[in-house]
Amino acid sequence: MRLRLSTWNVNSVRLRVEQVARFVDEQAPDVLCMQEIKCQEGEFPRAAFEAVGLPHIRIAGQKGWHGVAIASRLPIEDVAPLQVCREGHARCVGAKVAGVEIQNFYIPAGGDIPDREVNPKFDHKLDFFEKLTAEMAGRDPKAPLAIVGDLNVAPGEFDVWSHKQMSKIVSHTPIELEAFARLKSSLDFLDLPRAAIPEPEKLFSWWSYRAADFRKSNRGLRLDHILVTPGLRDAAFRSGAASARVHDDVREWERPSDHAPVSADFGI
Amino acid sequence: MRLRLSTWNVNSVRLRVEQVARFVDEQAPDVLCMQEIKCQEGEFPRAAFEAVGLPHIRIAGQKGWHGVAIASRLPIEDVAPLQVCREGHARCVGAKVAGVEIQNFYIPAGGDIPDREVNPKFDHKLDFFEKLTAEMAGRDPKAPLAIVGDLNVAPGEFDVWSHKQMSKIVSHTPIELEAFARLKSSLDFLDLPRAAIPEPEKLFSWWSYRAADFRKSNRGLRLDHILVTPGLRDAAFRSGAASARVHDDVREWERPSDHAPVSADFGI
DNA sequence: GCTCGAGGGG
DNA sequence: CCCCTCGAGC
Repeated sequence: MRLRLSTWNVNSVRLRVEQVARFVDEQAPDVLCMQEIKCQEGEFPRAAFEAVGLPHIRIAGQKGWHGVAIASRLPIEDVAPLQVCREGHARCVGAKVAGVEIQNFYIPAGGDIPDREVNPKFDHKLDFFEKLTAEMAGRDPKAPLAIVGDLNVAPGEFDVWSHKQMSKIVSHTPIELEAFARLKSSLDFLDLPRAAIPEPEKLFSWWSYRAADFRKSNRGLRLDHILVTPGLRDAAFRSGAASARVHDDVREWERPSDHAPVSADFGI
Repeated sequence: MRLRLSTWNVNSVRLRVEQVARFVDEQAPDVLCMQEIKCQEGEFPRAAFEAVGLPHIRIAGQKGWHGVAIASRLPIEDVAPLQVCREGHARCVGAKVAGVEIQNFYIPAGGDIPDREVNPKFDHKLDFFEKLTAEMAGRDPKAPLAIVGDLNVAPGEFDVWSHKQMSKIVSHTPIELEAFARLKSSLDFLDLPRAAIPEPEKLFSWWSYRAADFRKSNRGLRLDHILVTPGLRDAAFRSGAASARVHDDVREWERPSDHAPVSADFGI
């Protein structure tokens, strides 16, 4: 059986219900992880997800900002909540589906100045990576676990439109790349979209709203990720190669999120 | 030839372009006077009006608030601008079409407390009526002139859902009714919608957004008016009776203004 | 309720 | 450029 896992920073789930329904109709994810739902749990449009066949839902919401959710075709088992957000924001929600633990994150963007000492948002971002890395380091790599979401780091030189220009910009500074790499090493995580679309091909999942024509300028970043433990390697490579992609056409829809969904398939 | 003159407080012309286009398609006004366009002159969606056959436009706009405009199928001649708004708001625009002078107003709502001494908005509203009445008093009643717009007064007891309850509420207090009556007397103006739909029939042009179902509660007010001088009486009664109406169905459209358009026909 | 402005965040 | 929070105004 195929399990399709998708992650999407929807930038307000209430404003994007139609686009989410269309994406689920067209791509049939079995589990959809969302970030920046920007609502409280009670404001989440549950009926729209039930209507589209994803009735099992876990939500970590707050008023107006951040917020993450997981909607699933299959029943969800609870998992122990992680304590990785120093500021108490709704940036993390977990679920276990078909024996696979899924941890869904919206990691802080980190502000403009890439200096922990002067920019508390940047400090919070690195602290989030450190807490998460420490949490993962105590786990069994053979347990099937996926870390997904908007991690707000473009980890490789082909994950940004210009490695040189972006190296000074928050999301692609050396210190963030190291933080991402340490997280990845903690459990020997596998980067599934990159396994499916290897470097040096450029791969982006986010394009700024500010560009008039995002296709033309194509100044994108790969901020949205699906990382899996060695315990999921066989399931991810069931058909010989990894099956994962960025749904960049979604970025062209009416009133889009600035992020495109990212998906990976597992044989379970 | 029939000249149809319509007035509509659109509550943001940029947000309401589709509804305006639909109204013009369905009702074919020759002159459409709008209030609360809520934009500057350069932000006015001219192309939409050209597309729908009203290419001749006069605009008095300001940033974000108030703002009035006249769009016409026939060419417009300029008229001398009136100085009736003490605060310098964009609340008045004039035009001459087919020999008829049209003065289009968005008179101040007047705040909550019906007392000039303590409420400067109420004072401004009465001052606006006084200045306008004085201006009209110096004119020739036989010159064809129409005063239209959101005058923010429901002038008669059948122009409100409850005369008793509304008599303490700004828009229907005795002092406002007197101000309206003095304006009407200044040139012996004729109230065309009332001539077409006589008292005691209730006639409203505005229903609050706050009512869940405006038809059911029907707590409306007649705030939008078409007043004409004796010089236009024959044209307005060309077919024997006055032809004027409130397009209350428009209040039921998707994302409506809280005001319905009001129209009157002239034989010219 | 609905639409603005201003301010924060991305 | 887009989306949130507030608060004002009607």
